[in-house]
Amino acid sequence: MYVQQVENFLKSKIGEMIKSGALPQEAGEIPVIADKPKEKSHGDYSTNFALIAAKKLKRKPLEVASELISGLRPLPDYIEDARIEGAGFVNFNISRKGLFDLIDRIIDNPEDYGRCNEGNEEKFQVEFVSANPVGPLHVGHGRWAALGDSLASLLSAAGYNVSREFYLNDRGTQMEIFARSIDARSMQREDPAYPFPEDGYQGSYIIELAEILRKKFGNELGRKPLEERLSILGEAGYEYMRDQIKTTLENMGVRFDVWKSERDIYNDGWVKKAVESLKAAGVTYEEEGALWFDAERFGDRRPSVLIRSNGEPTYFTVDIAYHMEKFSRGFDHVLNLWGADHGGHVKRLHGALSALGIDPGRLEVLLGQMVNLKRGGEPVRMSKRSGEMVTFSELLEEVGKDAARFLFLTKSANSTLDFDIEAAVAKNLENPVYYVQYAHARLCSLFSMAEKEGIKIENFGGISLEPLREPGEMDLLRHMETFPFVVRESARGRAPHHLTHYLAELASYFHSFYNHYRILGTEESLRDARLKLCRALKTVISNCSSFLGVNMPEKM
RNA sequence: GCGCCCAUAGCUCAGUUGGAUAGAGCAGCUGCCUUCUAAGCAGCGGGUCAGGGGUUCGAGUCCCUUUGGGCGCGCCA
Repeated sequence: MYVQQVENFLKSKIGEMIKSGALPQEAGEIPVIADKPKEKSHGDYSTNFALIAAKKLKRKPLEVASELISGLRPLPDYIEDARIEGAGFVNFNISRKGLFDLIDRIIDNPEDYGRCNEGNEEKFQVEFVSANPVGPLHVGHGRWAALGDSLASLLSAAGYNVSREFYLNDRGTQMEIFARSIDARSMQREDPAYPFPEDGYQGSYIIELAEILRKKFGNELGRKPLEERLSILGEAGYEYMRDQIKTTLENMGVRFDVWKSERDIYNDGWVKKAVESLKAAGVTYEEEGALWFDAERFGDRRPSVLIRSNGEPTYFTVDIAYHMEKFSRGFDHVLNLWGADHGGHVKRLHGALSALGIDPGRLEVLLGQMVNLKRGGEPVRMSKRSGEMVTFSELLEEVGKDAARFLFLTKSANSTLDFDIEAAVAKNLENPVYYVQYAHARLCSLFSMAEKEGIKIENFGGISLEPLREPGEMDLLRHMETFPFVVRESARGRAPHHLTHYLAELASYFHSFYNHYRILGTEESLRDARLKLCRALKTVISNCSSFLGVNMPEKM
């Protein structure tokens, strides 16, 4: 909570020192950062300003540091002391008063704790999952769902105005293959020799879907001409898959603000507009009857086809059109979460955007690496060819939403993730979810026990925290203080996995505190102070887990 | 062959974007329940940060390179 204050304090004091001549003009170019040292003895916050300044000004770091310290005084009341340590770091501790004020602020405005307005209400779109509606979600989609949703919550907590979007590829080649696959399975019911398309979708879900649709439309459908069958089955199959995807995501606790249809991009003329604009920008050429985008001019390794020789635009072209349309909606910033298998498309899309005069820096693409499913350490075989794989919906059912979300978010997005189903359902410490949830359940039970004993605190504001003197209490408090820092850094780094690690640490400080000190049954002022601390802690756990989309049970 | 990602304790992973003595959990060993949830706590051991070079006050983090693994390199999406 004090990150921003400490940083602003340093900036303004250093500014004054430059104005008064205590520091030379060049010092103004040095970034002023309040860091969180990993080593506890180095204080709650630290700045390396003197080290960087010394280099730039060709002076001794310790001298600059001591001048900095005298320039900083008098210190605000939330800072305990400022001292020089190591090669020239200036370290600070937050004072008791600072920490106690923090608790009061958490209790007064619980839902605000952790939030900041770094985003300045800028319009920010997060597009994620966007799975093709021609089959069930796979486990990787589950990971993007957890990541995207949590990232969106995090960015919203950091002060961005966030919109969650799912893009539906509801036209084009794969929809046709999808329709032909269902039709073939349907026809095979009466004629087992009916040919299945070579590039058709092999999964058994197609057979089930054919069965469902056959019931819906009756056997006479099979006697209609192929074109009509394809149109009916394709459309109904699409709606069925789309709804199933929606349901699975809802079971995961993920809701989208916008489901954008590719058909609309097409019908609203964006594809035409994209092609014409690229042509006008002079970045296209024709060859062998196709229209190409000269992606090499934008650092990509090869050109890309925009319009095939059969007159149809490629997926790439529609994607360009979609992104033109996105920016036309006024988003300042767009973040796409793509699977690593799409990594090769980033450069050319950025290239196309800059050709269209849209700053490619406004489109950020986060590549999520793949998920390896395991069961008891053994890899779960997943064959894409046969289409027989564990779907995300099945996984969700087996391990539950909270464990799935938490575990998907324990690792950084650009590492492949091993997801062990056995460990995920284990009710032991191999499973960090339970460790954290247990802390929350203990807190809840503590308050209900207090109530049973007739201790009911209506007004936490009136309770003094002065009786808190134990190191375990201070450690817990200090860790609660770092939460807004973690939120800010996770939002900046697009790295929600910091939150799961933070929660586990916070739970650890609590379990330790809980084992060391009694709360109920101690002298009244101490008891109430500890209850107040616990109340604030519960808020921090709730806020953090809500950014992860993980529920905290009251009882376990 | 080229591009992106990864390699940290026996295992699964962090490491706050270049900071201070590299951290957790699991697994192993030892203690702690007549009192608020033992799904917990306290303690012990465990490392050439894949190898090599470089940049600088300072590198697990940045650059080059080698090795090993994942993903991608269609007028498919």
